[in-house]
Amino acid sequence: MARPASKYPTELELQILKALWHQSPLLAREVQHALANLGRELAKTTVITTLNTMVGKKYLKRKLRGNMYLFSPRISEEEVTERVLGDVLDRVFDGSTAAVLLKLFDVKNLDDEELKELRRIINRKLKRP
Amino acid sequence: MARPASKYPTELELQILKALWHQSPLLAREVQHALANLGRELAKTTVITTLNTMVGKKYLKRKLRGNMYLFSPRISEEEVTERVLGDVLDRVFDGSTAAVLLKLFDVKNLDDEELKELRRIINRKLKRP
DNA sequence: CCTTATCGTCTATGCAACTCGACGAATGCG
DNA sequence: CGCATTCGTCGAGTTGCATAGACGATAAGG
Repeated sequence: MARPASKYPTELELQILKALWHQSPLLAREVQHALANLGRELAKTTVITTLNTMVGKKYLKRKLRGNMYLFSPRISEEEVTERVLGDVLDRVFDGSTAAVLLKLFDVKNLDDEELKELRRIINRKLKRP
Repeated sequence: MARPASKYPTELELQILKALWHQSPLLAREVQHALANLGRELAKTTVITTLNTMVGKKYLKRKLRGNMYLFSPRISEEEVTERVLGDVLDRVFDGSTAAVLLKLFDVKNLDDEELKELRRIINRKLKRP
């Protein structure tokens, strides 16, 4: 009866994953610097602790090189975006893809090029079942 | 520094909001029953506690009727879905609406009706800027 | 009145996420 | 060799969310 663990990476974990998707493997110190570049200055222990919990969650793998670890992602960006989107779709929009799309159209202004591109995609989908 | 408060409703809060969007105002007990109907059986105190924290967060307002409270939403469904989607868009997709749209098409299979509806919307958008 | 059913407040537990400081091991430089 | 730097482990403190029990007030019915 407690707070359930989230099904996808938390905020900090996501930032770390992004750093590692961009380039890997990285040392803990390098991850720390990457986060600092995003404006998130954390103590080295904070970063290491988080990296280790992420290894436990199978988000990352680590390999010993000399006396330090190199970290690499174990899940792809596609996998994460899929999970997040799927979760929001189910939880917030009750599984209605159309509702999400409508909301996106509603909130975000797409330029004509993007709209036409989308129409092309739709037409292609409609042609082949 | 600890766990940051989430910018939008948590899971339980969202379920409560859905119940109240559907019908309001409701008594704590009625909210409890609505949750039970969704398969989430909670003690009465759990529901009341959550309702009160939600009042504190300005998600709800409550009004005394006799010796008990009636709860009503204070944010609309549109507001919440917008916030959630906006947050995911920024945090996970780095602000790219197109990326979200492509991912949706990629992952979810839309039926012809939905696709046609979307095409209609796109065409309407394209006509009047 | 006294009992029973309800309702809300207060308090507390458990765990996830976030954040470090202290410490010891290894490494490198003068 | 001795001292500073760097790395990882360990332990731990804080906050937020989920959950609920104990308890007091109050209304309802005999």
